[in-house]
Amino acid sequence: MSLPLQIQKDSGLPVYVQVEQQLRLLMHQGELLPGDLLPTVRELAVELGVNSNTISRVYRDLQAAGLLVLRRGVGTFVAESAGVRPIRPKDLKGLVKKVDGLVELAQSLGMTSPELSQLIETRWKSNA
Amino acid sequence: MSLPLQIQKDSGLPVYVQVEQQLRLLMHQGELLPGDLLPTVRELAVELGVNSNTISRVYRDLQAAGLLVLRRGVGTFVAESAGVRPIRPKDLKGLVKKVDGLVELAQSLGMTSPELSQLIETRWKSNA
Amino acid sequence: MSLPLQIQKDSGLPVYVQVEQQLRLLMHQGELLPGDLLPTVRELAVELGVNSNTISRVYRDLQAAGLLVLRRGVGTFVAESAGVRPIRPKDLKGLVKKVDGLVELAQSLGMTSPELSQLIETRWKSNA
Amino acid sequence: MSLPLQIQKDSGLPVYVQVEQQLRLLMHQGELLPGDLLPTVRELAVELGVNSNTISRVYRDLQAAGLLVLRRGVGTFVAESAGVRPIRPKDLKGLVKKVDGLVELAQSLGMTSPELSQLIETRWKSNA
DNA sequence: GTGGTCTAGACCACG
DNA sequence: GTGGTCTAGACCACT
Repeated sequence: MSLPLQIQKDSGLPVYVQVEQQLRLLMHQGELLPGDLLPTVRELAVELGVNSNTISRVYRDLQAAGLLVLRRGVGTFVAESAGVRPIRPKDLKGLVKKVDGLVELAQSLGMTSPELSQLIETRWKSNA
Repeated sequence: MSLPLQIQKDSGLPVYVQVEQQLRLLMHQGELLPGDLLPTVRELAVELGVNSNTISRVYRDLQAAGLLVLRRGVGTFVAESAGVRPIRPKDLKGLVKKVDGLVELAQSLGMTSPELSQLIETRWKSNA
Repeated sequence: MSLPLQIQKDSGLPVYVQVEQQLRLLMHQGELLPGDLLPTVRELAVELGVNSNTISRVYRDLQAAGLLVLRRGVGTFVAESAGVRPIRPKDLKGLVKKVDGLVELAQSLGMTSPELSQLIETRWKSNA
Repeated sequence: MSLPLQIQKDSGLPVYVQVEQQLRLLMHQGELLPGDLLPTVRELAVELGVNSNTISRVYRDLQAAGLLVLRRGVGTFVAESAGVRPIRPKDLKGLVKKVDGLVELAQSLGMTSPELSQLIETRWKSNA
């Protein structure tokens, strides 16, 4: 199985954090549903060009968080009881559209991607 | 002088990267203008609860990038020739408004802030 | 691996600058070639009797300059695309010979080494 | 009085060290002779765009080394007993010629000035 | 009192 | 075991 994951090896953010976040996001988006089978540690490691230990840590962390279930000899699955509220496809579509608009605007203003993330981080806090 | 900087010590992102990004953003936003005097290394270190070496590194990196000028015995200034294209106040306002809207939507959908950043990162790449 | 590096702790020139210059020179001389593995941070630190942070800074600076590639968990390498024009062995030989002649002459005239460097610095500028 | 001094504020070498070396060199070259009057601290400081304290330190150091004599209210002079063996004009001429040749060669090989100094430093030691 | 260098040593991400 | 970050603190160059 193949997952739409992207990592940036030089962003400063640890690889395992990036992968964890993206998996959480995929569950949230409903692209990973309870019971779904994930790629093996080795498969994913090869696909991302990353050491297996790194992916092991991701799966271990997410199991500890109750989001994944590791069945030895079988595979890794999204937990049935994963406490992730899935976003409805329609909402997701609206969200992505909004994101795309924002990204376009930011790019036209000459911002860099970490700068935009930084701005979001800041506004997130003040809206919380 | 005091700057609106926030750091998260446990976000995985190195502190010095966070501060660098935020300073770049402030320059971009026109809140730090060429010639402006920044807080002293020690002041900012105390304010952020961080070691002064860490701030030293930030200032040094940004000097190497041509954004700051460090004058020993005097202080640290925004470079006159800082190659940062300032965002016009009007554009900035629009940007922030859009960000706030997005943040609100994401929060209402139960997303976390790193998840949203992750989504933006992904869409940024596909739009580039 | 061992590199022919010498530092003077009391020359006024920061140690990290001395090491950086010497590494650049070695690359220039073709004694360090693209792909070559450098000593580990700790090895070189011990060899030079210097703190490992100091060597870390050297490697980091040279990576920022595009001359080295640092791979965490693996080691430090001369960048494949290091923009150093290597001096041909023949030219290098001639250069060293000329240097030796000059050094001998300067010594016979009772000059000190920093004085000679100073003179060179001065003439360099007027020839530029 | 004006002296042919050049300093590089960003070379890493402390300004006072650079000035001291150049003054020693000038004495060595016979351009500063025993009894000669030097510029006042302030004059030299202004000329070099440097703080007066820096020049004060230079004069103080060189007095301690027996090379200068400071007469309060009168001025600063090259010591009569300065233990500097002057280089004969003819030798000096040959030296400078050699230096110029070397500088030209190094420049044609794409070297930087600190690299050449570094090379000289290295060869100096092995010839010593 | 400003920035700059350096140390000794702890802890982390990664292979 | 590799490089990376960060700390606490000493000492230095310079205004």
